Amino acid sequence: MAAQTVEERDIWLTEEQQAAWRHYLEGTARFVEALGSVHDRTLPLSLGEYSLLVQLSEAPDRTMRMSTLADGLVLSRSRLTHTVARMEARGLVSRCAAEGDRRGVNCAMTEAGYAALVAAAPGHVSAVRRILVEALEPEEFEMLGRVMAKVAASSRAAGGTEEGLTVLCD
Amino acid sequence: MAAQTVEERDIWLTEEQQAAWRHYLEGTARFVEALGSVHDRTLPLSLGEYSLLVQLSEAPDRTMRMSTLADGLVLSRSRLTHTVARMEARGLVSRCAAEGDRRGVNCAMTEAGYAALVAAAPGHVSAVRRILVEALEPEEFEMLGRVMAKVAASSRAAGGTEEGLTVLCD
DNA sequence: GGTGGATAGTTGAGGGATCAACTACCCACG
DNA sequence: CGTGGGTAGTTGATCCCTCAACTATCCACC
Repeated sequence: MAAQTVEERDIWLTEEQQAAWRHYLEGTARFVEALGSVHDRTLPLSLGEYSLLVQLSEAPDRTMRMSTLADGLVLSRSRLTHTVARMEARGLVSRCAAEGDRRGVNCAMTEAGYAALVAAAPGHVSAVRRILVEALEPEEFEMLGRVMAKVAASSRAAGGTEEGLTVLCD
Repeated sequence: MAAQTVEERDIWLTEEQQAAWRHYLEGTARFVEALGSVHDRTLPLSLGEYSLLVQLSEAPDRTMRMSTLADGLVLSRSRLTHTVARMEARGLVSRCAAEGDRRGVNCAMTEAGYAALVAAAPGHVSAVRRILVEALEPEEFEMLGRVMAKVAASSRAAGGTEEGLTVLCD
């Protein structure tokens, strides 16, 4: 508990860091669990479908390229294809060829999709409010946003530099 | 963008809250994505298996009741049963009847499980360090821990009170 | 103008997650 | 006792995700 060698200080986390890390893990896990369960039990859209439609709703013509959507939602292309296929079967979105790039596909929100989004929004937002926003002091929540933006940036960088790091080991 | 009615102020989030919320979502998504990818590409254990073994490693006799494990990892009982079955087949853990409660099952880490944990730990910790800890100022990281502990508590409460809330609507 | 390497998106097979049903057991209360 | 409601854990059908392979297109360069 007390003394650590130099190596250990560099490799492991301190007690305080460990504790913070555990709280982070538990917090994120329990939060998505709670929010997802609100969606599954009371709303017409899963959390994933809801997020997808939110993105679309903010795009011009409520339409986006598949790959832009995948990046924004942090989904693999393959997963997005499957998800959109299911949502298309339910009439929530529709796909059509993109103009200007014949490889591209546009995903557009349908009227039914918009209606589902409108139906789900109040329940979704009120759950986010109840479970996340109101559990924290305003400054805490604001800080959480700023800190997680840094984490997002750092994670993005980590994804891109992986091979670069192994190169450094040569 | 400017004026909101009283109702809207109560139902929706402000611009600043929205931004913080989006950053939170993106940050958590990109982080698990980045950390999971380190496990999948370079370590002998997936992130989920690793977390399970970490929990076991800290318990007396490296043994825990299935339900305790499920609660600690925020997994459904069913999911834990399936996961442990797969890990048992790989020789990482073993199950045996719990004494004192004949319904209970104990899950214990094997030597091979411990070895796998030891092998995975340095890569895991260094990824957490690189992507999360060192991306933030020490105070920021410490604050993140404290804030997420509150979120965990609030989410736990939300999970338990769901039916209670509908009762309030009668 | 055609070749090579990147990018956009899809597909299907296999593995993992979810949900509802089920067995087995505990325990409080009559 | 014994009955009833709760808890512990498992099962299997179904659905969803992942991964690797594939087609089709774009574009830079010679």
